[in-house]
Amino acid sequence: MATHKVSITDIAQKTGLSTTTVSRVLSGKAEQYRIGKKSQQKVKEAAKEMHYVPNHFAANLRTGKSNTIALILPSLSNPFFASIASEINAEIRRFGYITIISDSDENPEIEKMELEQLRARNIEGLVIAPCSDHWEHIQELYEEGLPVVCVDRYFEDLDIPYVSTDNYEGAKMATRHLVENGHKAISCIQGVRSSTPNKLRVKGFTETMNDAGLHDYSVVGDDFTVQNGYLETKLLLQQGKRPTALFALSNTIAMGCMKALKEENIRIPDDISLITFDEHPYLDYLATPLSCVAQPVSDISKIAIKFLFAKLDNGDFKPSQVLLKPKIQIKESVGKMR
Amino acid sequence: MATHKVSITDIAQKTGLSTTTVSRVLSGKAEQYRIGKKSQQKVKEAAKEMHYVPNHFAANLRTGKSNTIALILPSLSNPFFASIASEINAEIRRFGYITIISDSDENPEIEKMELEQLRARNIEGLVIAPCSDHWEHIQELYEEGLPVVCVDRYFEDLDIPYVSTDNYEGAKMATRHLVENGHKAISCIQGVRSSTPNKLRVKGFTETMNDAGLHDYSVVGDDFTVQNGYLETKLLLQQGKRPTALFALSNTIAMGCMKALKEENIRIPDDISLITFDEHPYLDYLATPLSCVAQPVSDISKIAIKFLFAKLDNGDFKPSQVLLKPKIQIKESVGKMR
DNA sequence: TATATTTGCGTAAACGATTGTACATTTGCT
DNA sequence: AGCAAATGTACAATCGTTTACGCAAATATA
Repeated sequence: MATHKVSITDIAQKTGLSTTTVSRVLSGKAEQYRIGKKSQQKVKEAAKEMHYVPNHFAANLRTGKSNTIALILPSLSNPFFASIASEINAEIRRFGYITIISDSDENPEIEKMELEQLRARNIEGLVIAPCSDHWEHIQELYEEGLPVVCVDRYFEDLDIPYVSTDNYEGAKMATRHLVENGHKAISCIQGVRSSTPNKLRVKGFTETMNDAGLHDYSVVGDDFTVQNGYLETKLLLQQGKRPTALFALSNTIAMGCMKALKEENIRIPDDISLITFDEHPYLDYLATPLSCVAQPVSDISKIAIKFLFAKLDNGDFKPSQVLLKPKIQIKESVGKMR
Repeated sequence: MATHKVSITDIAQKTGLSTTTVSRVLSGKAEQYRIGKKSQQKVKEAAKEMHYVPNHFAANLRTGKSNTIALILPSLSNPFFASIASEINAEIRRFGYITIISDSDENPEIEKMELEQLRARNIEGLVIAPCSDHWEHIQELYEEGLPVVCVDRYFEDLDIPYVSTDNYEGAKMATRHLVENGHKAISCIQGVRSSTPNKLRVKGFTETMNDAGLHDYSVVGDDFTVQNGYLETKLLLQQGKRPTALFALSNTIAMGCMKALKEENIRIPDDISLITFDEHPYLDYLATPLSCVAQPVSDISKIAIKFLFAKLDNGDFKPSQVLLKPKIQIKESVGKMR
């Protein structure tokens, strides 16, 4: 920088006041410390005139407050997480805080390293969708007193607060919908197996099938990616006895399914039915608009941030663990079997 | 935090060395200052044992280095910018820097405020897609010596380096494609009028039309949103003489077009043709796969970050202003007129 | 007028790391 | 042995804020 950065010392000199007074005026504590109107005026004018910009580092060093929240997601290129990021980023900003967004790339090692880096930045809170069932490094921070909220993915057996969808119920809704339409042979293509949402979705699926007396089902796959959806669908299609319906556990997986189906010239829902988790605007414009289990992304984000700041305001506040009801959106991708 | 944060002072005490030595070991300058092997060992062990986490604020206050880059985009909920954010975030992290992502919501006032906030955080660089033609606040930072790179949107008449698509050429490609397919009455639905990409796209469109001797065209709209696409299409459809093709200047606009067309039961490409700017995986799975002008998002991001860090490494480095060639992807949304 | 209270502001010590300078000790060389 | 060079480490100032404490002047009260 060519220009010397102006500090409160400069302002103090220019106004003939002390840095204390300047600091108090500029941080809005003028009334509290009974700084005279004239002095306030002088300080504010000088600050504007000299184009003063506070140095957060100095302030934060002194106060220990960073005004920073960390957000760690497994994959920003997944539209579901992208919209979570967008919502949470906006929500946090309303509190005057900023967000540091990290992408763990579904890799617990990266997640751990990111966390370590973030710790050095004195983050005041953490919103995370843990990418695996490794919880130790997160639990550690939580126990140190850092406000932590899990979104989407979480740990069932830990104390850490979370906000997510009722995945079990969502999966049941979707499966019931398929069953009610006469489907008896259904394949469920799952994502990361160790993640709680995935487990619960699979549980909802299998239980509903079993309860309906249907046992001709399968659960395949292991990743929330387009590729996984594509490969597993390809494999399913090569089987002797094809399923009549697919249940994709994420919209990325569903996209992979569609790609495979298209390649094989299999029509939805005429030849096979498809239902997916996650909503997205584009689902409506697809060749066959996809029925889906819509997660309340906006609500999840808002509640998570509300929890976070409630805890920040009052250390004793104990955010809870909440599951929001999903909505099933019935479109045209599920056909009736006779 | 319940646990006292350990500082290098604590390590110094524990090891019986000075903070100087500890600092030098921990910041990898041990060799440079000839710290003995044994001391290095002791410090490193103590650090691990005491679970030392460096305080970036303190370091940054002293050095002035924040290891932080700011990224300001007009709208994170636009898939195009979401993918830019994802790419850039990842790219920056490779350099050991972190990214602060801001959403200006297409509002120059917000953009200005964000910038002011970021300045207080001592950002070392700025990547921005300016949301309007107000350039003063950005130019100011640039002139102060802050490395700045514009992506996607930029200012043609300023020195500030940028990386974007050759929007003019892209628009010509798309328009030519329509013209070659016999379309004579074409409407172009544009986004934010003051933005350079929009201007150049409109220019490419109108010039190509004029060059082809076609004058039955219109340019409507004023926002890169689904709603704008929807409303303008609705209006266009109510006209006496409908266009035979639509050129949407972003994928959000295209989605709005599709919504309106669907409502009116107008088929693509049978009744009307549609081509759009911006690629997205889902475009392939739409009822009619959408032809589009694909922007090299990944290259744009990578080059921008390369520029940024080249400039950071060497203040004299002068990043240039580059336009990358778009690719037209012809799918099924443009029909042939007889 | 003398004392108590309020008003208005300043002194100086932190916060935790980095770093220019300087000094002691050891080693190497003649 | 005597001196230079190499080796290993420490002191103390500094970055820009915040804040506990304290004091003077102005005003109110008796």
